[in-house]
Amino acid sequence: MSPRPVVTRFAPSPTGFLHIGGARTALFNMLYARHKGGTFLLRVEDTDRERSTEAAVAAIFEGLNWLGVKPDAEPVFQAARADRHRQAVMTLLETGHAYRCHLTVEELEAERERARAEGRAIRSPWRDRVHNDPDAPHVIRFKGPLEGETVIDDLVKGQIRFRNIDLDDLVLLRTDGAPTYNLAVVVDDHDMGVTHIIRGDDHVNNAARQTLIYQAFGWEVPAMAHIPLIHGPDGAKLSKRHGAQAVGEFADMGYLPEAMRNYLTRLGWGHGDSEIFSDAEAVSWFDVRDVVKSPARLDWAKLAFVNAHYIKDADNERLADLVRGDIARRGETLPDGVDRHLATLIELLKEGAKSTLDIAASLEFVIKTRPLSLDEKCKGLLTEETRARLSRLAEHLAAVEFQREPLEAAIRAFAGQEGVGVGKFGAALRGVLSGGSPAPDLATALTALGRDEALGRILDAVS
RNA sequence: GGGCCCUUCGUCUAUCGGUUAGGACACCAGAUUUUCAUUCUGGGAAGAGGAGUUCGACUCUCCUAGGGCCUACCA
Repeated sequence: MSPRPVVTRFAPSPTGFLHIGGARTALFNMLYARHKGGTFLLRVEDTDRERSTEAAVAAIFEGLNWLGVKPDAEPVFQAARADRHRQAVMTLLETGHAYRCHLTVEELEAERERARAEGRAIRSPWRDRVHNDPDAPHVIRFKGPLEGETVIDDLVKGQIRFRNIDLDDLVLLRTDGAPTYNLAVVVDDHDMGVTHIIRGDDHVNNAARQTLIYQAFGWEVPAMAHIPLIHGPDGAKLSKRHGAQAVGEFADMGYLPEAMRNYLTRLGWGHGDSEIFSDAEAVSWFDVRDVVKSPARLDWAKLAFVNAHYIKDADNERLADLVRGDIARRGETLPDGVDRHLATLIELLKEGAKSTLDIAASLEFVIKTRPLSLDEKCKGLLTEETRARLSRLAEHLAAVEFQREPLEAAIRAFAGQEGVGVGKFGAALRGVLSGGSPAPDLATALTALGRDEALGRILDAVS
């Protein structure tokens, strides 16, 4: 085994947002590097100038940053290294590991169809031919071996074998002289000293061809680990209709980054019975070798459960800021009175919340202004008898400290005093306090409202 | 068409030839509770199918079925 310090990298192509599967790949790369005391790098694969956009680069950086996946060095932009790539191809040409292919688009298409019909890999007739005009338009293709086989010792899949005859002569340099992905990855990974390539399952086939390129250069082939993709709840490829694909969408849905990290790490990887674990634990336990071979499905219910756990632990001021953001995104603002002691309210309301959006929703009954309009169900609860009882309750409560415990006790004491169970007026109390919106238990609701507002709401309804 | 990969409860997973196949989420039931929620207790739930290797297979091999990825001058 190589004694070199571990270097991993995440290499997204900036053609869109940061996909949740990509985010997990990035996370695994970082965890593995940290676990081994190595280095985690980021490289933007923007060799496709047509499809790469600056907006996508920004979205990816933002997504990674939000998730807390931070590279140990400045990101490398692949397109900036095109000269180096071209130079590398020239050496391949000189050593006979590449050739100039003058096939036209039409000829290539015909050749491709023929190959497919015969059930074999496509090969260019220019493999062993030289054009009399070397300046005629052409691409440069890799000249792979026609015999033998290439074996990948994949860290998660195990040994994978390919017959070289099945591997086609991929394009290294396009007609316009631009390097292609398969060439650029190899050169860059080598130049960056990458020791472990951890990437999506969809690259296994490339692994064989890239191995051949490494060998043509005479370079050491890095260890590889191909991790399965994340599918939607129904097992199909994750798409729009499953709710979300981009990490930014998860952020907007009120998920906490630490919850996301925990959930994503646990998806396709496990450490015994551990379900909830810290970043430090993840780093000390994680090894790509323990990643599961089969694709995993995104389970919203479990994500919600994990998120609820982290919300319970989260700092209230921080949650308050997130909730403000959620509300602002809806184009709404919090009343000053509520905003001022938001963190205190959140401590009262975050129990059971599965996302910060839930917290925002639970704020609804607090935000309402007097006099509340009660829904039909609440109105129905207000009989003559109950009104009278509630107004006696208001008096009773006037002298009580507005904190959960004393209020809880006071309500019970009042019930005893009235000679009835709390059930006799509890629902009605809730009704006049919330108007029908979801609200927490009575003592908590009362505390959240504060003495003046709470008493005011009761009096409004009974007078 | 060709190449490669995958297959344990509904879902995420444990098991590294010998287990009553374990845990978590979800679900169901009961308890608590002023509703919902929370909390607590209990419950149902799995080795795709078929051969083989072996004293013994979820675990190893092969076949079948199902699913996925690749098959670009995209990455």
